[in-house]
Amino acid sequence: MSSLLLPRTPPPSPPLSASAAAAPPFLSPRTHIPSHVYKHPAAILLEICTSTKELQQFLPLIMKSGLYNEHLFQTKLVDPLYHTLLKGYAQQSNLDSAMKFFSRMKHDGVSPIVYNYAYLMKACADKFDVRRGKQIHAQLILNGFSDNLYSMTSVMNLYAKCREIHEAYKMFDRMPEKDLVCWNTVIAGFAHNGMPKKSLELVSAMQEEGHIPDLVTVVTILPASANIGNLRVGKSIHAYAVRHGLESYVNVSTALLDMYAKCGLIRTARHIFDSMSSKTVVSWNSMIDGYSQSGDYSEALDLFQKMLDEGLRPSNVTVMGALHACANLCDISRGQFVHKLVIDSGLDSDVSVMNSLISMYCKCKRVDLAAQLFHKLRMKSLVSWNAMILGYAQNGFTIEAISLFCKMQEKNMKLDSFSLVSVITAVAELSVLRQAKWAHGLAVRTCLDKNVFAMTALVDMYAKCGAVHTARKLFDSMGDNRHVTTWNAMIDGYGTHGFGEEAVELFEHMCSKGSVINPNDVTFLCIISACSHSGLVKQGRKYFTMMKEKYGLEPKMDHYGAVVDLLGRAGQLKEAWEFILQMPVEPEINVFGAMLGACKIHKNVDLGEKAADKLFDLEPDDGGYHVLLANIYAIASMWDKVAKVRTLMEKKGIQKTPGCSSVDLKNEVHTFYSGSVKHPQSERIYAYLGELIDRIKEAGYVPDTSSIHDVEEDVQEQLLNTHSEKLAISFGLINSSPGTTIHIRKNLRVCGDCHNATKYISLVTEREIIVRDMHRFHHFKNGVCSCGDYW
DNA sequence: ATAGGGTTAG
Repeated sequence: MSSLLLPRTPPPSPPLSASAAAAPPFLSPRTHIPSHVYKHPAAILLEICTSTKELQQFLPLIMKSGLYNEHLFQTKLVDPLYHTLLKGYAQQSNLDSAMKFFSRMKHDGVSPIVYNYAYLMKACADKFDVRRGKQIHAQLILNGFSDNLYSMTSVMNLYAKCREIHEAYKMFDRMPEKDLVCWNTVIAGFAHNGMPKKSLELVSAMQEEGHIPDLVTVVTILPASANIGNLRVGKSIHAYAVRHGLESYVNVSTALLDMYAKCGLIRTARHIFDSMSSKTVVSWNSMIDGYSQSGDYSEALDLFQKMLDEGLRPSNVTVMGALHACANLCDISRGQFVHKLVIDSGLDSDVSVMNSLISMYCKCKRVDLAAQLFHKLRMKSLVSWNAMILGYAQNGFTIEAISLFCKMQEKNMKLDSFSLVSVITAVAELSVLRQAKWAHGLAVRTCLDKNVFAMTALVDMYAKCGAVHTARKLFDSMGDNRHVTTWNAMIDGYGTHGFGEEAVELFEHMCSKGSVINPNDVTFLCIISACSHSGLVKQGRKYFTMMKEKYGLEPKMDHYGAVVDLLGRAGQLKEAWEFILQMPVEPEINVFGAMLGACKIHKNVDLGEKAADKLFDLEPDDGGYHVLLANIYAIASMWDKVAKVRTLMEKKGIQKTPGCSSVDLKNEVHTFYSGSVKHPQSERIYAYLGELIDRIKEAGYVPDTSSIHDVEEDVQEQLLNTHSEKLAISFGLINSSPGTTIHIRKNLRVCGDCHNATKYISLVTEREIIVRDMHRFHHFKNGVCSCGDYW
């Protein structure tokens, strides 16, 4: 090949007017291209280049122009150009062209050099194409490059990128000598394969062998140290970077700010960000995402806005961060703004961005818009399906969620832990034990029953389907593989079933000395509400104090709400009101909602009115709270006030949410609304219910008509007997064999009369009836309810 | 030949 190279001492450049024939023969057309055929500017550029050097200079430009392939493929080149072009293809990760060109090169009699293999290997690694990488590896060995440091490093990198880190390490181990790049490669390999500790160990090992970590090493291990969440390690890397004068590199400072943000030191991260003299998109993205991950979504969006104001072009990662923030703030208008930006900047061709959009619309409760995007999306990925299924599940569209999941399976798509968790969430919401068992079976069949997320979802699901003991069995089977959320799910499960003692026991176990798991803010929410459901007021208050004093967790609005509920349910209404007045933060809807609910249970008109006043200020259009206040008045026989609330509701156009109960039978879920006669078995249901009411009256049941006014007594009773749960129970009893348990799901809170009637029904029919209402479970058996009439 | 940010979950 040296014969075609320019002489070492180049002759004086010919004057520009010199004829083309005088130029060195670095190109010789293989096929004659007729001059009347259109020539691409890049092709012309190729022809007018007068030296290899010049051509190499223009090459990046030529490669970028797009229409170069055919011309280049038809042209016999000098050796160095083959190498440069191959590098160009490989660096664009244009693997197909690179491979094709490589064959051409060999066909033209040019023998491969080690860099050819290295570049091809890099392209394979970038495409995660381990199959072709192995082919190239084999060729490389045949050509005698197997001991070359560069080629070995590139092969190592291929294996590391393709998640075969052990293969990579084997190569690393076999290498006769190791340079800095090769150490960095293996360190990155472990860092990217979920083994951050191992990668940090290797940094020490390389230092022991006399290598000095450089900026690449630092940039590689900073995310690894963030991953193990050990701030001490991160800080020592920071110190190292300062000592070696590396912190002024943009990559290093970006990696530093990212590490601090991921370790929770968001202000330190911001400090680094602000002091950076130059920033890249990645710096902005890290900072925006840092705010998102620390829960400060408003700041994340402010920074995103600032980035736009400075005229910077957001990348796909930027908009995903912004969408994440919009989703968590339920800020659909800003979400739609980002959506528009996505379309304007052409980022809508990125599946990941589209997935974020789908998820954002779902979180903003606009499942319809999400579904529109999903159905229009041509290149759906597994994540797209998962996001949509979960979106349906979390918005109460359980049937849609499950059927989309089935559709996905019909398409023979593989499913992962995310898909499974999404469908389990749907089943938990559906609250049908039969479906629960199906989902559990699915987890086992797909070998995902060792996955913590899936298992935790199953624990939660069984509890929500009324099978709290099954939930506990699963919980126990997990051993040390539990996360905080697993504990939370179990504690909450006990709580909603009214098993306060069990919840407390589990919580104490979690906080005991030997435990490796610490409670988080959600744990405290679960345990306080568990205490609330079981009337354990003193315990609950103790935990509320403990939360801040022992664990340094600042109570959130939900915790305040839970304490008000705890005190209020137990009848300590004055204490509850005092507690609200003494709150260090402005109370929100949930707090007054809990107060109003307690006033209804304990028939306190005065405080109920106060709570309702605040509620109507904060949320004027909620039907539920208006009905609650009306009921408080009704119980106190203040019928004029009841009428006033009703008029107010009519004026505002607020509708009462209709009561709705569902029951699972064979392969169908049957849903009943109050007073509905639409069910095919309607006549039978009402007839049976009539008989049932007579039977329980004989056993001592007295209808509670205290909340109904304006009508004759027998009409009052008739109204009570069209409540949806009575219809659902009646239907369930008719259609199932004696002795089987009936599971009912109700959208609102169980009313006093239905609660009382169900107790008697369980007695006279000798059936166990499990009702899941808006807030908790009621197990009715032998005339008593597990809630101890305390709900 | 090596390097920083990332979509869905309990």
